[in-house]
Amino acid sequence: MAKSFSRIEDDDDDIEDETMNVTLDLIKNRDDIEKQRETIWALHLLLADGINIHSILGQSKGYQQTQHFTQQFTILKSLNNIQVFIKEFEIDPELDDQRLEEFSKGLRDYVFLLCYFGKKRDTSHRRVLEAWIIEMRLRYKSDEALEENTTIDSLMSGKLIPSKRVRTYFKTLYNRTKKNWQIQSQEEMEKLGGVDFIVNSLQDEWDYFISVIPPPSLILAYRQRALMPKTSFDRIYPNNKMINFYKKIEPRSTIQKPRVKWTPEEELLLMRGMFKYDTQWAKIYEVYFSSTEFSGRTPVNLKDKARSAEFKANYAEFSGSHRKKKVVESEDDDFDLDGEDEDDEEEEFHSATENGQTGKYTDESEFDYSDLEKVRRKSPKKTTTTNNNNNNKKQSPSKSTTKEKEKDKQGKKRKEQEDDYEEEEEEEMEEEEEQEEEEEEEEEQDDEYSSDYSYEEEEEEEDKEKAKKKKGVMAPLKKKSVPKKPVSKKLGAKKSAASTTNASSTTPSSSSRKRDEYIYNSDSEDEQDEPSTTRKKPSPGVAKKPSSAPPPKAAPQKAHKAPASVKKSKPN
DNA sequence: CTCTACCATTTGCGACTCAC
DNA sequence: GTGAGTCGCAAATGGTAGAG
Repeated sequence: MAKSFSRIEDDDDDIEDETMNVTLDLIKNRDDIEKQRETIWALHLLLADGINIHSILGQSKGYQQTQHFTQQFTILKSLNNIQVFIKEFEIDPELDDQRLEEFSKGLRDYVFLLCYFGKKRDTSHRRVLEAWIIEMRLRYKSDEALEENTTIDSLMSGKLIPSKRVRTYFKTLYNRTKKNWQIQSQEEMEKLGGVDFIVNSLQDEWDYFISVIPPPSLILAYRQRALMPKTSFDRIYPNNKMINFYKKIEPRSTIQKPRVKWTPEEELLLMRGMFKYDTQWAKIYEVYFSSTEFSGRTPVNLKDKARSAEFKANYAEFSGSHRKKKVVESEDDDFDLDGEDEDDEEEEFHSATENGQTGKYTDESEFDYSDLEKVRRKSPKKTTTTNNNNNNKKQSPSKSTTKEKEKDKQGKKRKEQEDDYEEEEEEEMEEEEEQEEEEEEEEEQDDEYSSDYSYEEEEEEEDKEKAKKKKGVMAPLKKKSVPKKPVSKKLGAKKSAASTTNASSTTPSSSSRKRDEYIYNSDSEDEQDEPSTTRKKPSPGVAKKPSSAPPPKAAPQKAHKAPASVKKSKPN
């Protein structure tokens, strides 16, 4: 995804500079670059005419659509520099294009840099990489025009760990890109200034990067919302007049359809559907809601309803532990550093559903209204208006829980709930086991690999006995007795965690808010030392070396990072 | 003000095509 | 066969606004 400038001819030469259009197009392949460079020259002419860059860019749709404001900044800066250069040295672009070319290198590099990315999917990942590339260039190319602390780090100081999948994909993208770069001549490579860092960067550096770079969601947030205090933006770009970093929030364009409350019947069906099809909303819809009776609902509605944390959590807790586990998984995702065992866990989850129902029901049809009531009762009702005759909508405790996380209360509630369901003896058993699991799990966390389970499970008992006979010391074997209740248990164990997690981050809005908070808090917490060093130290240390030589920066950062990554990869 | 149904946008993933 | 680039669809996520 590269940008270039092309001039859109106006009818006459009566080109009122102020209304000139400049578009930013995507470069789809390498061949286009030359063509785009030509357009850059055309742009030079405009610049030489003293055209108002701000007014040009301000009207450029492509420019406005440029996803990341650092890109905008880069473009703007390049243009500015060129214009100043032209002006200062009284260059005639048509006669002295050698010098001009030299000076506009930055702009072309920028164009060049981005040309290797496809334009369709996975834009956010690409965006992350782009941001990183730009940062690297800024950092290692010693650009005096920038404030000392003008780095991606300083702009997006949040530290949030992308999910494993994102990272994996991201790494793939990176490698692919790197490969492409390597194909280029050394000359070209040098032109890129700073990119050599990417090409030559060490694994550790890469690991550091992917662990610190803000995930797509954060970047998205920056783009969509003014999460970053405006003041800091102003501080960084004090003279900015044009870059509108804050997206204007447009009012909803469509008329909202009338709100339809969920009836108990619908909730019950949804519950059944979730039991049977989990989060396959389309399937659930097809099976349970496609009849005319519920024609008002859509798969998206089902999903939204199910997203209601209480519904999900309670359902999960009530029907089977594995559900809950999934909920937890997704929530932890962002903060899960290692992510190494994610897949395994997923497998566990699936096998749990497939093999033996870990829940209390083996058939979704076993749900009935009483169950629904139970599910509802599970969530503490907020003393609400008494008019809730038919739908005692589980008033979400989100408020109180989110804010205060009253664990005590929850504990009480749990007890009450347990009382309620004492009839079902199994549950108690399960819970006991779960507790055991919880304890054991902590010990085990390192080596919880589902792959082992199947074997161990079968042989375990025998081994145990043998082991005991031979060496009671065999600690490892003892531990293995834990995985005994492998799949379902483990999942179950997470149940409790899930309930707390869910309770605390229930309402979508609140959860998102929380997330944001976390992002910024994290910066101030553990990130503080890191970035602070990173920002203040490295960039100076590095920036001071105009050389494009691979960064010394990695060292300090690595120091921080290494332990973390090591910690995570340890399990092997 | 809170809850939550509804809306908008992004992300994940499998399927497909095409070039090598 | 393999890898890259696309695309379609469904799920996930972030956000808005009506109702009480």
